Amino acid sequence: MDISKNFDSKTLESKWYAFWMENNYFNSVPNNKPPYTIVIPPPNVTGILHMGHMLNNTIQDILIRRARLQGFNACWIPGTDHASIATEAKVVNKLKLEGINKSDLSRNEFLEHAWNWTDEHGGLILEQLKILGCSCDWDRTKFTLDDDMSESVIKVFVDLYNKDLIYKGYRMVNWDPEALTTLSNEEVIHEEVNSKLFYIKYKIVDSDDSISVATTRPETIFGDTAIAINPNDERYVHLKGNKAIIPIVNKEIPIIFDDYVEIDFGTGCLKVTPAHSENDKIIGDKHNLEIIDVFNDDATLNNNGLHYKGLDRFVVRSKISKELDEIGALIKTKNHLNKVGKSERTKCIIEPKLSEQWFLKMEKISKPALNAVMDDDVKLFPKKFKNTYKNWMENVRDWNISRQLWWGHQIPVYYYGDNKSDFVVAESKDLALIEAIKRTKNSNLELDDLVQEEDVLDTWFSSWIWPISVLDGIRNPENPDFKYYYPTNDLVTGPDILFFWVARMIVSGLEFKDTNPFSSVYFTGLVRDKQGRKMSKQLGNSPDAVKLIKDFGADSVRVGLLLSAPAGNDLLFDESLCQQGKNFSNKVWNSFRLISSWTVSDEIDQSEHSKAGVEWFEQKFNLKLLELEDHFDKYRISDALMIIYKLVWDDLCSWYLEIVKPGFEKPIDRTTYNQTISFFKKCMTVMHPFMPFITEEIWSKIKSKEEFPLIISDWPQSNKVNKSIINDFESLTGLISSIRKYRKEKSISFKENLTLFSKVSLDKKGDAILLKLANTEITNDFSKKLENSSSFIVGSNEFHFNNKTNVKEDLSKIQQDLDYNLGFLKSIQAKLSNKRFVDNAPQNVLNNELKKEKDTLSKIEILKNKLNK
RNA sequence: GGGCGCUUAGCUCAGUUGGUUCAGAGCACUUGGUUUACACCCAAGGGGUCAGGGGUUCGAAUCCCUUAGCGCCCACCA
Repeated sequence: MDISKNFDSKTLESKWYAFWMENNYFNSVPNNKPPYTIVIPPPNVTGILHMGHMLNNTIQDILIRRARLQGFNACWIPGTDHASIATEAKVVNKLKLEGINKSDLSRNEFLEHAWNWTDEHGGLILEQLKILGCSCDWDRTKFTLDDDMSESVIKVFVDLYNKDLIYKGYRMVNWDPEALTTLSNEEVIHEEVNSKLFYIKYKIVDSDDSISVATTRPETIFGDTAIAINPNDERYVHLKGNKAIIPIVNKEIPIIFDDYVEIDFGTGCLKVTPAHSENDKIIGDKHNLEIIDVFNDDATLNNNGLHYKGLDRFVVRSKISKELDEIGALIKTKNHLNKVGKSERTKCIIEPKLSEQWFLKMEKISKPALNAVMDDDVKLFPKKFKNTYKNWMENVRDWNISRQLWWGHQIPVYYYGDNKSDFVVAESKDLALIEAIKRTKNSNLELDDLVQEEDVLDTWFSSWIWPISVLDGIRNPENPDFKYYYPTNDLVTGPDILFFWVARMIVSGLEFKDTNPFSSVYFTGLVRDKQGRKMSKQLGNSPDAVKLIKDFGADSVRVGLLLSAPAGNDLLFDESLCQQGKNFSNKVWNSFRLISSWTVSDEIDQSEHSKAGVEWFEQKFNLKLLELEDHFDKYRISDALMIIYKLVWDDLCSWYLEIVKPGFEKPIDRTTYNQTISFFKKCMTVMHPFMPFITEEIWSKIKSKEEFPLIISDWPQSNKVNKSIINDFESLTGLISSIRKYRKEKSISFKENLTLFSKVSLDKKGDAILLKLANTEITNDFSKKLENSSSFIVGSNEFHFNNKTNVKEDLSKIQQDLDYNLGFLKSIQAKLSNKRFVDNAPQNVLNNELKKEKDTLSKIEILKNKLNK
């Protein structure tokens, strides 16, 4: 058989993916097998594959493929997210480049552009997942803006509204002046920045006196409606009842007293701007202060900003500080470290803004979700996230779910009058009309009289029901798919969306279906570069995922990613890891080349060494399979891979194949051949989830005609392990390594046959393996041993070789060894003579110490003899 | 400001209830190798006071206290 020297990933990967697709192996329909279900964390519909996606989808694919092999009805549901704010921003930018302003378009016109954009760029990421080998059930692909998905979202909104969990509130919210929408708290990232603290002088009315306030935001003085001072601050008691004058604005504002103000901060005086700070709003409400908004939606100053009208807030900040200085109102500036909130998506600095928004009450509905995780009904891996989760859930605040965007699910609130409080909530406009007529008792109302709320819902308001809605469980709770696949099993995602998504999914699962949506959540780490930096476009340190696959092959990239991703830690990605993956593929491929080059003979019997090899590898595989399962149970996917890596490379290739492989152009016996094929099949099977392509290819070459393709084969059974076979073999490999070391030290070629003198003898199989792998015969007939033989110790036994060259043993080394062992013996004996140790230590520990003592004694004996010679 | 976590070989990390196999793995490194599967390889080897200090215990990488450094999450100090 002529097999290429390397695995041709380019050709074979696409060949096998096509084969799997044609045969519908990824497709799942309910049957009598137990289900195993994963829903994909839906990537942005217009996004492209990055390292983070590759990592978590590789892990999902591993779990799914393993479950499929284990006989579960495995179903991996793929899909994409409309990513409201991100996608809308992209479309707005694109239009801008074409000279079109969003504000010049009607809602429908804009949505048409957005859909075109989505159709053009959407779904690319799913195609990239195919290249990676992901075995998703593509027939079930969902998009959060599909009609059925949207209906589910609307239904959920109406349901929650009817349960009195959704309300409209005039609140201080996070405003993104670039995207022109509100954001939830979770979408705001606080960053520490160096800023300035401006000390501004406010004159006291009818007095020469003045007070100064410290602020980081001088541009908001137009919105000042009071100066607040701590009532216990003795410096300012005398100002009670006075008024202060805002510089530039020249407006009188009251001086008020409130505990909130920190005496020690700044000057102890706080300018109160209720429209632009949540705390100030609270103080303002308490003291009945006026609320003056000074900003437009894009954070330029409005009419209240006087001559600064129309200028950006940061431009105003620097200009106004100059003006204040010129009029003598700026006392000083000081550097100040403070935190500012930035939009997660646009990176724009958030402006606190008072506005009317829709909120979901979280307190009540999040309680069961907190318990679910605390009671381990939903298990988080790694465990440390349990604390983080608890912390968040116990302090959860109401969720701002409305966004001033067009791309998304329009809120199903219909206004029927001029008054903003005259609205109905309904699943459709028709239903809304019926309800509105009922409410107003005005049968003349028509559809055109109803005006739907302009805002759309937060993207996460659709993804929080994702596990339910992809199975149509909201609209159709009785549908067979939902009943069969839900709840799902595992969720694989990044820790960055623990609150955005994971927590809320648990909440929604319990609220709408009274079950947890999944039983385990595996958090992957963040992918970083070699220096530990986050991957980002700006740094240019994010490798092109598709190119990596092209260069190394999908199997190798999958392996490379996992090699660097120990359970839940951030992973420092380096292309050299893909190279390591490729080296492994190459190793696997060549081991296959070896066995396929063999000619099989029925004429010859199985040799002793082959018998021993087969006997041993069988047990070794059993042992490693158990360890593998254990790692899987704990979601230690990288460790699971490492088990296989070493099993194949070290045990299978370096030991087993070296033992059984016949001499050049000699045939192999039928029994060993069959055993070897069976070992290969088992190894390919456990390897398949990690490296689906190369294993399917090899499998196809070694399977019998009637066997199924690997992807739908059976996971090997775990058997009881015969430990003594493994232990015996390991002492043999120890001996072989020592002999190889001896050869190297004495520069004796492998080709030269050696005789080993020893009081211990091996069995027939051991003799055979020693001969095959070390070209050494062992004998207890010491009559031929020469005086100047050299020796080494393995365990507590001494082995001798006749020196070919007249080399003297290094006495100082032996002395060193002896000293070390004498010291060791001393510490053991100290332990053994300690009564409290003997009384308290468990029997096995004690026995072990006794054995160590015995072994060390005999070793010392040998070493002493050597020295005396 | 509150909470959580980390510190073990050059690098990235394992180390489950303290005690067989506890000081480990992979990579990197050193040395040797034209052994017909593989140099994308084979063989052998070196390397760590388990961050520092104190304590509990017969026994500590593991439990407790403490110091230092690093990281993450949450939070409205202008």
